[in-house]
Amino acid sequence: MDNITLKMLAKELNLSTAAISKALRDSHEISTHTKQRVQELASRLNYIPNAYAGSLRRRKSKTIAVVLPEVADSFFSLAINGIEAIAEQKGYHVLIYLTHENFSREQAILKDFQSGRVDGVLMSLTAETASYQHVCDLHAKDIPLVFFDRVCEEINTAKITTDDFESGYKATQHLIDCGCKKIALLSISNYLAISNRRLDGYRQALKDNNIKNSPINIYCGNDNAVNYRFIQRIMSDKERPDGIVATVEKLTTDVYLVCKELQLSIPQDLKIVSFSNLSSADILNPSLTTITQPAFEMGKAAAVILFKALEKKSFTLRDENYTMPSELIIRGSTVLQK
Amino acid sequence: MDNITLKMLAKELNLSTAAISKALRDSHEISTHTKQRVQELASRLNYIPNAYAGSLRRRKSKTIAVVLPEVADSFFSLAINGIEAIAEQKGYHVLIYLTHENFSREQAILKDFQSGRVDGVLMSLTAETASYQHVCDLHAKDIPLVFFDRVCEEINTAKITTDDFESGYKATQHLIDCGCKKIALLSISNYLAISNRRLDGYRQALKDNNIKNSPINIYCGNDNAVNYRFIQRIMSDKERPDGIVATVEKLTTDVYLVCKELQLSIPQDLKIVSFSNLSSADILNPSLTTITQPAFEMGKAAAVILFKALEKKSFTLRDENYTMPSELIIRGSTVLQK
DNA sequence: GCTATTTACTTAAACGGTTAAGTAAATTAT
DNA sequence: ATAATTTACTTAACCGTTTAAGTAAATAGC
Repeated sequence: MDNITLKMLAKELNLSTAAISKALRDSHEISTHTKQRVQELASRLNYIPNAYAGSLRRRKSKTIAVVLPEVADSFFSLAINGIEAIAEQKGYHVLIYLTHENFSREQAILKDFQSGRVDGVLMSLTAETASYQHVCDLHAKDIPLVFFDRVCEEINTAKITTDDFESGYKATQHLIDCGCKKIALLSISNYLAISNRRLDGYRQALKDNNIKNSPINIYCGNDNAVNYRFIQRIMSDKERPDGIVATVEKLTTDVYLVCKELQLSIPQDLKIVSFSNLSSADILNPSLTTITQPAFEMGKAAAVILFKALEKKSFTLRDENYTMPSELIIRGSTVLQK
Repeated sequence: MDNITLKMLAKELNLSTAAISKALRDSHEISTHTKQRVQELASRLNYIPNAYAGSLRRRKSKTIAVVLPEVADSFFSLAINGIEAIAEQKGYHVLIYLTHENFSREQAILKDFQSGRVDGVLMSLTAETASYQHVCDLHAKDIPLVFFDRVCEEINTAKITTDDFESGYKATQHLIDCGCKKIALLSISNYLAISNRRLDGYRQALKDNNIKNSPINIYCGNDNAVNYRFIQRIMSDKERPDGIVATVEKLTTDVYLVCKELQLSIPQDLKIVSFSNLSSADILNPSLTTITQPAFEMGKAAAVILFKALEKKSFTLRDENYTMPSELIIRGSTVLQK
């Protein structure tokens, strides 16, 4: 079945395509009577304008992209919800692109955006991302770009983060307060600004408490099986940590499983705090102490700023940092529950 | 900075835009020497073709859509990975659209697809979806459509599911084998075919074991707070179930939390089996017995079929059902662990 | 009653590619 | 040596909209 086009409506009503187009956009140049006829026919034939034709002509697509490492992380899935809540109000489409923590995918996706496919971009970098030419290239094309969480500090644009230094500090201090002497920080990136901020906070807390020789900044990769063996090795060592700050949700599962396997009990033998928004934190064995970020609100905030840029004719996204607080929620993985 | 267009390249090299276009697509009509000049200039100026112009002319976008209820469910996030693995091989873009279990969003999204925005669609229905006109409309436009998991039986196209009847049966039989006498099934939809298949399997198992008066098919909605109170009420009743089959991952968290609150112990007071792909099933308190679907493979299978349709000139997606087996993984929520 | 303005359109040129059809020059065939 | 074919392009139409510019008729202004 062939699609209905403006031209077909025009022929049917003996009008020009211009008249139809204007009638459908409720232009004052068209008489009320004609508008009615056009709208009636359009809805009767279920006319749906071709998305590409319109976007090509207007050089705007009413579409934004969200570029994320993955979706199997509660932070990102909540952030998406925040973004979509705003986009829906604004009548924009939201396209979700996943990098799977893969730098070359991120490059390819951003390059594609230079084709004008989307009007604006919200993104969180890959853990691998250590160079920024692809981001610069996109930014140079004047496509509004807002970072959230895994921001790119090198680009002058708006960025939404949480208080990562403070969170790293808070998590570490909490473990120290619980009696930990040897605290490890599990990270998935040596490049990401937020990882480094969390690491800085962790280091500062150790320093302020005069703790030395802690096995600092243990780096995990993107392969779960490898991470598991790695954590296994760390926890098998007789110099094993008695506290862990997991900067990423998914590492926590591995830690729990390793402890189960090695018959180490949490929180007696090991205490752990994880950056996480998992609703199941409460029902883990034991329940998980978390640093919980305001994921939904961060998504919303990022979207709001992006739309400010999109709706202004002379847009300028300045180099702004918005920091939102995250929360330490103490549960059974650091404090023995009744 | 203005974008580079074919026209600009043409002017620069004193060729027609047609020549440039053909050179870039490596046409035999263009001399090797000219091709080289064109390609050299194009890559030097970082020429990126306008996505809308090409798609408009070719009436193909090399883009497929994945329409999902949500992404905060391990089944869907894994299925996406399977889909993207195939799409990447084929050089297609994947756009993810979320319905948030909202029927009118689903309608709006499918309607939009009639604009030719995507070449094909993979989808899982909303829990609310009880009428199918919007799906018929899309299907009538000859846009290839493949369902996975939450399929629409009323539409003649390819469908990928798991053995939902058998899974419902298996889960129920397992609870019966563990001694349950009063088994509830928690569902989020009275409309979805897969919900009904699971329910049928559950009923059959009860029947085969001569169990009557089980509180059949308890319906939960999309609001977590409401679900929580609802489950709370059920579990507070003195006629409360001693076994639960949760047909959806997210309901499990509520059940665990309610039991914690009411000081009911799992599996002594209540045994529960949940449809879930959560990697954290193992570290819950207690670990969770699951029916686990081959989510990644289902995504792959759905994508493979869709691409068969997309790549054939005279495509026909027949009314086919592909059923893949899911697996019962017995853990601590039904059997007391050592 | 004649000019100025408004109304309600139409025409045609974009947007940035792709492609069918045409063509001049070079090559091959006979 | 001439016709047939191949090579390497160009021209122009087209995809389906939007929109600037043009226009004829109706209305308003004085």
